Amino acid sequence: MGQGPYALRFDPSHRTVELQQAHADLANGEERDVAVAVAGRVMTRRVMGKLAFFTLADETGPIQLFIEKATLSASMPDDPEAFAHITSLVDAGDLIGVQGTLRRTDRGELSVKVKSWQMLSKSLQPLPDKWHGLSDVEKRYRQRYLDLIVSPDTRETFRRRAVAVSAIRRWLDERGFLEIETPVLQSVPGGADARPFETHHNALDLPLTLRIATELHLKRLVVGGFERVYELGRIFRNEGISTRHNPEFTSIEVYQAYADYNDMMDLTEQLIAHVCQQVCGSTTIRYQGNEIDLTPPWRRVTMHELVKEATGLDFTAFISRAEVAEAMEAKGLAVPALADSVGRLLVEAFEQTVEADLIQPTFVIDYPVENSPLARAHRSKPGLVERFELFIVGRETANAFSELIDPVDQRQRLEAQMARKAAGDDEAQQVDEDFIQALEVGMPPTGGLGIGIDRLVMLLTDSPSIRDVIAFPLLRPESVN
RNA sequence: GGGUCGUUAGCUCAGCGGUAGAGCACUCGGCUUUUAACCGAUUGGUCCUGAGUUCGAAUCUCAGACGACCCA
Repeated sequence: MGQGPYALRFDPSHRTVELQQAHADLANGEERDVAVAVAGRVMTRRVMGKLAFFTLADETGPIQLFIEKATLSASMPDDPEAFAHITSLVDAGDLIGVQGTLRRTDRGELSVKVKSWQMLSKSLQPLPDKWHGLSDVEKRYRQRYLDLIVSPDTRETFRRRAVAVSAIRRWLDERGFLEIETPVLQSVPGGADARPFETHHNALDLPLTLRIATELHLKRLVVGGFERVYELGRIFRNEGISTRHNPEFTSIEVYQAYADYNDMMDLTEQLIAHVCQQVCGSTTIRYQGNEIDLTPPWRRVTMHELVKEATGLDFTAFISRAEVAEAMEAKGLAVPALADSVGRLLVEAFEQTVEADLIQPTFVIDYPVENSPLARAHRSKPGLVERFELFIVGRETANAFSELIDPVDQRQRLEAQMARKAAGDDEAQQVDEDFIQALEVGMPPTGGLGIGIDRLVMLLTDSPSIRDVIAFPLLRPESVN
């Protein structure tokens, strides 16, 4: 053949889906004398004497190769054994390129009638079972490349993820938002209740952590005069792994000056409905058997109302933690020691009785101040803050505030967090002096929003686990032996 | 952290105390309309690891590793 098994390049004239669409009118048994060149991976081979059928798949899908010994001998005079070579040297899994014309077989399969072929890259590993595919879930994650080769659904999931991320950025860019990148390496992790990954900078001999949120830096940018900013990027939290959690995940945070959390609810439902329309072609989708209607507007309801609906307990009537604890225990609810106030127990009651049942998109609004150290005090409800979380299919999907811009209040809130940290809550936040100083310079009233991109993509791709939407999820390394 | 299930050929799996199996893939032979091609032949194993019970363990017991799911 005179060529190695790893070619330098190839010029495809078409992607397979283009041929399938452009020649849908070709009748069974008919040929069309157009020169085409396609490249891809050999998925199946059926060799019968002097005729062979291969299935070749490129990124867009499969097309059949119609390979006749007589045709190849005539069109590749330099290689009289061309047919023997393609049928004996090419295995399923190999990447090849072919040139030829089109023919629809008697059985109706559009095929490239092969006139010449080149090996582009030899596969030394066998493909997974062509009928069962990769059903070993662990192998799907560890060897995602194999999963992508054999599972069209997996390819579609990551295609949709790319479309979703692109649509989000475009939607925001068109509305005057700027994406500005903020540090991943931070000396004071802030903006969320979470444990960070710790690392170290050698030259400065400086302990650093990976960011657990982008919030405090984006707010500094708002102080600096950028009125609409966002960042879509990777966040790291040193926490457990589950179908809803991966230690590194993707979020977007959006800040809009002169707006409040009501504006952010409008923005959230418009943005997500738009992305859903772009990715799924509709704002009504199915997720794990449930029909989800993302058509705005979405239900907006206070946490107090939801807990009252679910438990009959009216938390606005409670004064002491002791009476709440007694009432919750009477309802069979757990009362954790760390939940040391009426407000924290409200959140506990919400998580235990309401959260999982919020299937349709629901803005849960007006949270207790104790759990929300970065949100502004509610304009009319003492003890609460102007915050919402968006729940879809029982999962927290977004979180937003009217941002706290009063530096004195902010310092007190973060100091209260530090006290909790000292008391053993290792997810409590800490005071970031530089951030406080930025607030002292004066931050405009601002609405802020965070959306979990992975959970949103799970919804848009009907994926049950976050690992299905992260190309390479964190797994324990395979045993050292 | 707790519970349930799983780990056997490259892939998908069966076998559940008595010689390690099937289909696909690979290799070889045959075949000009197949598409899970077909027909024939060959090849392929640390039955996750370790200990125990037993005349005998892939199979039973215990411990561990890894994974999936559920719960906290």
